[in-house]
Amino acid sequence: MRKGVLEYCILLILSRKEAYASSILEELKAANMLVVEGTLYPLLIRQKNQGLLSYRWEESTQGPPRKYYVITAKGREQLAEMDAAWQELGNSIETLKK
Amino acid sequence: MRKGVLEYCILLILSRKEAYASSILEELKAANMLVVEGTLYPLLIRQKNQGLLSYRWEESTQGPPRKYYVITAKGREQLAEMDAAWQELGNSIETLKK
DNA sequence: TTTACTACCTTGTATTGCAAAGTACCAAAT
DNA sequence: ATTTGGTACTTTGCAATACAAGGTAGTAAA
Repeated sequence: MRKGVLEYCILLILSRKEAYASSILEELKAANMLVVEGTLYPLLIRQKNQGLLSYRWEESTQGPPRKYYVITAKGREQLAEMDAAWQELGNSIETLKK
Repeated sequence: MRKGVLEYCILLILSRKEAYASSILEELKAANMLVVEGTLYPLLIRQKNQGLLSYRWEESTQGPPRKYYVITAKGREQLAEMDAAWQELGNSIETLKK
């Protein structure tokens, strides 16, 4: 039914600009979503394995290198589907409220 | 984060009127949510064990007796919390879209 | 008495989310 | 030089959720 709101959020974030895990965590936090590392990292790996994301390493001026994730064409397709699914879920809830 | 949209839907449905599992499935279907028995029955039992629901048996004119579920005061409290959580989730998604 | 329909329940499996602990790079302070 | 602190990525083990599939049982019509 609800195939992962978090997946949806990750694709949303990466559809605007590439990002690395820690920065994604900050964005989620800023949007008031509490997610922790142990949730996010496996999820990113799953989405990469599904071909929705790719990544590249980039040196950081401060600390270890960062793994920047980038959304793929397939990822954008999935995002479009999830947009629709999210919309429908909202409609369903509205229906039940009446 | 998203502590069960389905739980939320069940409470929504039962907040309007009591119902038995099969009728709940029909309501969900009418609202375009695909849920199956194997999902719903354990969920109702869980919610009952949490004190969110109670039930009573009622004879049916056609077929076996039905287990009518009724939302409890505690269930209504939880529903109010979930209403708020649902609202917030929507806000979070909106934030991420900007 | 078999078939059909309705309704409830259980088992096993895959997925998801999290807590917790671990690895490793870098730079500043000791 | 070595320790400390900060950043970042990863893994392991556990609990909860959703589903497919199969099972139990009451009622009534063929």
